[in-house]
Amino acid sequence: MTVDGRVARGDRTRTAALDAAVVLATEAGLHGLSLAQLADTLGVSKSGLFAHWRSKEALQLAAIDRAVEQWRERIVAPALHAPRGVRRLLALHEARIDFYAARVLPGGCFFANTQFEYNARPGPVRERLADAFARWTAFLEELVQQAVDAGELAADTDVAQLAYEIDALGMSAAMHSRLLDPDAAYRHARHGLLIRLRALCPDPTLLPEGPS
Amino acid sequence: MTVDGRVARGDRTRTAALDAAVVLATEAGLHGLSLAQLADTLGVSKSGLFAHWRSKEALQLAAIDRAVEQWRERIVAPALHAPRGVRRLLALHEARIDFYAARVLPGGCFFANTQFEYNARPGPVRERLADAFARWTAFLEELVQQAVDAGELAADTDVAQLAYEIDALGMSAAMHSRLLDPDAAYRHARHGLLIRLRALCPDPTLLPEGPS
DNA sequence: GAAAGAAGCACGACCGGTCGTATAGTTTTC
DNA sequence: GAAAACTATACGACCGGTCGTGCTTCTTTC
Repeated sequence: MTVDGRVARGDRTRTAALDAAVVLATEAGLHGLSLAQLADTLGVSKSGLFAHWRSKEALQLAAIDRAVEQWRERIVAPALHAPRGVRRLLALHEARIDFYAARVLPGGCFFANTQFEYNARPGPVRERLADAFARWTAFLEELVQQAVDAGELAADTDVAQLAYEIDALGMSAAMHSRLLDPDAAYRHARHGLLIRLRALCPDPTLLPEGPS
Repeated sequence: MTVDGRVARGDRTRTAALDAAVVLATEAGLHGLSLAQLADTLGVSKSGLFAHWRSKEALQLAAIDRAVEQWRERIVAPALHAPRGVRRLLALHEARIDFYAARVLPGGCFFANTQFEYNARPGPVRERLADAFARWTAFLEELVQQAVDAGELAADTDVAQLAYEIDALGMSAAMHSRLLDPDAAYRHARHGLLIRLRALCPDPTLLPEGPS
């Protein structure tokens, strides 16, 4: 493991570039991402970026993968400490909207922003975004199914339906994070899921009390 | 009608330009909107646009206003034919997600796309978008309040909460309209509201039956 | 073990193209 | 003929991308 070796230096540049690209793309979009601005942010030359990725599109795809990693680290992983079932579901939802309310990324949500941006832009980038979103949806459904299997949600729960609603509540919070009142959005997004879970969960002690 | 043919000609160009701008901005975003592409679409010269709007930003603001008008004409107005209360609420929601499912605009939803695009772009354009969204939210709350006042929803209904959830369900459908399965999104968005209304509405005959 | 070559990395200069914008002149319409 | 509507042209800035070059590190060879 060479610390200052030739390869290690390149790796450092690559990861730093992708981290910065995620931040910039969250603000300006993946299509609107400027390689010149990215290079300036990193303090490197623009042409040097092409030594690591053969085109802007290749960098965009790598940035999406990096954003998925960050999502797993910052949102999914902490929520997995909660016990399997509705509590884990709620923990994941809260971790997500908390991420927006805390304004970790200056531009809101990387995925929401870019997915809307590429709604009418067919191509490899949109496909990669769609893949990431499909995996996220599948993960949500898996968590819902676990809650059903554990008997914490009604057996006839519409898994896909509930997963859709959870994602919708969170995505809306991402939009409010800068355009309108983010605190109200956080409350509504959180309360919205609590209402749904209370109607489906036979054991009320599993969920926090109160309207908030 | 046309007192001066010159002015009428200019008006025609203006409205045609704004209509085209809404379509193009829905696909490429308001920031990503290209005046050259807009001029080509209209069959006019790019510089001629500056005779009607002093800058791109002025045109962007005008396009937002035009999009609001279209929203009123295409979605709000038809829904107002439904009787006041939960049926009007449901009609508005269905008109909206139907608009996405029918893919009237090639890029999905003008407002959802541009609002996410301007999440991290402060300035007059974002303020205008925020104003439009605030008015839309207020209108949704007004319709919910009407349903409560008519006794069609429980008296202790959280109006702002329900309005938030309705918008979230619709916005999520807008994203799915091109990225993933739009039909499933339509069903989930519609069913999501039905579930919530059934829990709040003491008179089940006001709502359609069945799971779909 | 040292010299020599290969490979990874980063740089500055530059290309063609597109962006929003300004100016001057032309066509259309009364 | 006057005024509104429109076009042609040009501009400076920025875009993604290429090329040639030099520096550092790893690998091969003697």
